[in-house]
Amino acid sequence: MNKIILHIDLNQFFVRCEQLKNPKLEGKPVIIGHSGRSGIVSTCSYEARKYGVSSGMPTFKALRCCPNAILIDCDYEYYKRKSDEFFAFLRRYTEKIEIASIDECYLDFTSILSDVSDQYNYLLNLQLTLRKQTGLNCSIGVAPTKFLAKMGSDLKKPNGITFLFGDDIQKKLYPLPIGAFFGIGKKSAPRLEQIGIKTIGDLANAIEHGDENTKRQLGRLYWTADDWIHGRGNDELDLTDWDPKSLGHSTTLDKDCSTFEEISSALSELCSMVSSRAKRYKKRGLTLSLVVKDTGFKLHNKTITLKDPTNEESIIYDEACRLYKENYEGLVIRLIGVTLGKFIVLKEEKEATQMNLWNYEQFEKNDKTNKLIKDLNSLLSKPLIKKASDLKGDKNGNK
DNA sequence: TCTGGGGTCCTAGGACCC
DNA sequence: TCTGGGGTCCTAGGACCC
Repeated sequence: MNKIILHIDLNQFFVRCEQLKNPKLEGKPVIIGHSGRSGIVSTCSYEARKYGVSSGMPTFKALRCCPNAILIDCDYEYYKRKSDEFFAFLRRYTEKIEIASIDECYLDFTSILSDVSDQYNYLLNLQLTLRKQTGLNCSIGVAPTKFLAKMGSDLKKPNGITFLFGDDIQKKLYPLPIGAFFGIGKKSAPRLEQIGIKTIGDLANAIEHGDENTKRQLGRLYWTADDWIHGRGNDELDLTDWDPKSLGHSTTLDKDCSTFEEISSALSELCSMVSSRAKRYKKRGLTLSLVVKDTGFKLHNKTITLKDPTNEESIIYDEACRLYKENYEGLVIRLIGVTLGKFIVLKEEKEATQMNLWNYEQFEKNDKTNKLIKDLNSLLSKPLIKKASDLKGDKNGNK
């Protein structure tokens, strides 16, 4: 029997969060972005999109397109809290939920919807209740697989509900441009268009009737897309907590740099962030990568395999310095990044439970405060306060 | 005023072993 | 005494997504 998989996507999530903080923003062109030397648009309201503003666009350019737009800096802490509310709301329906990102997830609604006669109305009610209780709007895709559910939620925004079963696929998916296919981006789309595949229907046709040459040109798509299009893709949700395969940080430098002296403090900061996050996740990496972006925006990456898996800041920093000096000293770069990968889970750490991201934020603050307290106590040679959590209640407000 | 930062997955080529 | 070939691991680079 086919499963009933939902993909739920929050509409203009960051913008919506800002509107909830400040209702006067509703109906106005709003841009959520990074300020600074290399600010880009993270997301924007539909009103701003009308002026040609889009995600990824440099902020200054976006403001040129839409001078009246209201520019707001990202407030991730608040967005994370609203995101937690969203997932908590959905967990009241089912625990079969795979979180895909801060504002989207997959749910297995097979047992919930199988016996429901008016599924559309049921989901409409879910949307309205979500809106009433959290203020958030969402689009829902309903299909037998994750791929189709994801495609479905994208079809009608905002507040859409789209079913993709049987004939729906041909009717609703085939006319879409090939770039709308999840996984085909701005590099692959033009390549496919060049060989006559302009729509998803063209792709389905090419897979079914294409000759050897087409087959070769499609590569991996030939073997995977057929199943995806015809509802035979993956319908198994990953219910486990996120288990990172790599952890890294990167930053665009204040100015272009070409010497170790210029980048050393940024590098040190990045290594410290990578180390503390790896420790929080109880991960020790066996590989360390140093990535730089040159002034032509080309990325270069050097990876080394360490002698022993580590998450120690001093080792990460030493190795990162070595990688920099041996490979990039003299090259003019605008961005530098450090990533720890190939995690080895140590036996004694296997059982450790993971905190959710919101707790990490608290942990990080406490971490800094604990250090201050430690320094203070050592100055006073007599402990006054033991740890940060003693200063105030936990996140539930309990003392 | 010229383009973020966090990830995952895939591919291709080289090294190395048998 | 003229370059096989399968398997695996490592690294670099790229595509894609949010």
